[in-house]
Amino acid sequence: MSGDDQRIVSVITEVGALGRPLDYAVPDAFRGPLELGSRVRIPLHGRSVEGWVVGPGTGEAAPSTLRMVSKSMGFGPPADVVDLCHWAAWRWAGTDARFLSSASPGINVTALPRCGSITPILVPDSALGLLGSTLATTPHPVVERVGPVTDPLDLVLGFIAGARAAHEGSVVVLVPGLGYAGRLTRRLAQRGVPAVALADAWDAARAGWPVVVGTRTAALAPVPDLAGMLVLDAEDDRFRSESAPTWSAIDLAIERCGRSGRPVAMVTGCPTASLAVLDDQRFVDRSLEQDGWPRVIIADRTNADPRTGWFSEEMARLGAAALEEQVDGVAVACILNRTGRAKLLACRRCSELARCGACSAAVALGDEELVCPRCAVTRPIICSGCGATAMKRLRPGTAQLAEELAGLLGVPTAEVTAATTPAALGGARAVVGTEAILHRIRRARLVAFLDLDSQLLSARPGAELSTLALIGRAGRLTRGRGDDDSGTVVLQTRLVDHPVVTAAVQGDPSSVVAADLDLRRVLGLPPVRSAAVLKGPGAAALSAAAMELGIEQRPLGDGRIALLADTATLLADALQAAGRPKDRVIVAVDAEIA
DNA sequence: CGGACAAGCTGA
DNA sequence: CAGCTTGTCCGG
Repeated sequence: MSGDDQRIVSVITEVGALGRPLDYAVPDAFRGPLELGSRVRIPLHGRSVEGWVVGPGTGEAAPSTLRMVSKSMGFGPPADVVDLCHWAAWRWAGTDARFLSSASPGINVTALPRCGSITPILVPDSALGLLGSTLATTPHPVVERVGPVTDPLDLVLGFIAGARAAHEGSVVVLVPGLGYAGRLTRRLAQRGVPAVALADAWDAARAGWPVVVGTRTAALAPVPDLAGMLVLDAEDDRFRSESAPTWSAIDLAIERCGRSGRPVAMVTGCPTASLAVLDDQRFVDRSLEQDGWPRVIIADRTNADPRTGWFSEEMARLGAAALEEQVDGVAVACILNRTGRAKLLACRRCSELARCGACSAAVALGDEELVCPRCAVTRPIICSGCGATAMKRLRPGTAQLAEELAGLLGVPTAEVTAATTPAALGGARAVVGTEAILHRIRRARLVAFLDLDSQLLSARPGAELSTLALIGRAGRLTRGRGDDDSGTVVLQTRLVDHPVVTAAVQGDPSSVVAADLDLRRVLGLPPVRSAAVLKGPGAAALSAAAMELGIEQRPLGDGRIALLADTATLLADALQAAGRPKDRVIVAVDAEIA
């Protein structure tokens, strides 16, 4: 023991429930980095746990009880990210430890590599390149619409060049999936831009690599000096953590860049409501956007008898053409969503779909009336098209779908599920499955939504908008090798004039986005108001405590309770002040109230 | 969170 | 009353 002159540090432990930092002494023989964010192993209550140095000791510990840091676990997040983690813990009612853990490497990093030499990056001389550099010099968060099929590489290069011209630091690019991160990293390298993918290059990012590409957690990328952040496919729900704390990488990126005064831009083919409230999308180039939407063909099913099968004549014709145009691999992909399927009602006489007069969702058949599951408005059982009073249920018969398609096209056909591996597809030329297809298959000449209506008319708020985003994403599969060589997206629907169908055909999501936001405004739903969903045995206790602090509550089904406030700040402050009840409770901030 | 310890329950 | 389960406390 060295006596009074030994260093004392304040350490946040991985034990989240502890909720406060503890003081530890640093042994003289300590080897390893010792700065804000450094990872250490410490004794706690007879255990050995991981922790992060978050500052000098507070002096609260009596010297007699003070314990020693047992060893170094190497580098941790830089100081500003430690602060950001503290903010995130407040914003999403989580613990600092959870976020610090996400911001830390999977293995101990004891030495940092030297960054590669950096040649100046030029803005590509294209509309997208210039747009990217404009985004990089916009001083506040900006949401930019480009078509969902548009290749964003030039935009990314323009952003990197623009951001680094203003400030020589690291540019962080967020993408939804690991595969995308890997592909983008390779393509940037081919263009002479030194980029690393965060998942396996934490040390390079910590050393200040010029460009870091990563998924959700890259919002916490350990770059010591940030030049700007760019989010691609910002509408993707993978940017939000689905388990508590339900943090959003986009909100985190905005907060981080706001703190350091760096540019942050979200690029999307089809903005979500929360992206739409952020910004007025001032740079939208309509012709650029329109070119980035797939070719969409409507197969009108208004007068189709559901018993004659799932495929329109149009589908059969287009499917055959697609098989000729693309001679290898999967050429035809058919999407039929089984999960969350709405039960559709249609008029027996004129086949008009029964929909809510107030919000246009598909209505359900009540005892004596039609009931809207979304806004609870009821109306008598009368067809709004012809006045008839008899309704039929449209029953999807899905069992024989793959066989039906195989018979129709005369080629090997497979069913794709979430568990399907590329190898399991064998020599299939056509596939059927849920929207998981869009993540499993890389290329298909034709993508068909067999039953768009059940998706469009779902009672879930945001159903229309997410369906439109899905159509755009489907278009990516149809993009060929050349720009002119584009395949087709087919929409089988009875709602040929539906705003989503029109938006997809015209390549303009504006009106659908506006309608979604309007509905949320009327219903007082996020992002117009801020919400948290509580569940678990302690939900009632926490809700009661929050109500004392002026937070509105709304009981949901099966013991869940929604808390509502006008702003995220009010909600986060109240949740923090209310503390955690004795019983277990899961808090999902910003979750959809469905 | 999870170890320590106390209080409660059970069966011979 | 040993041996086990369940509950509550607390960490520097």
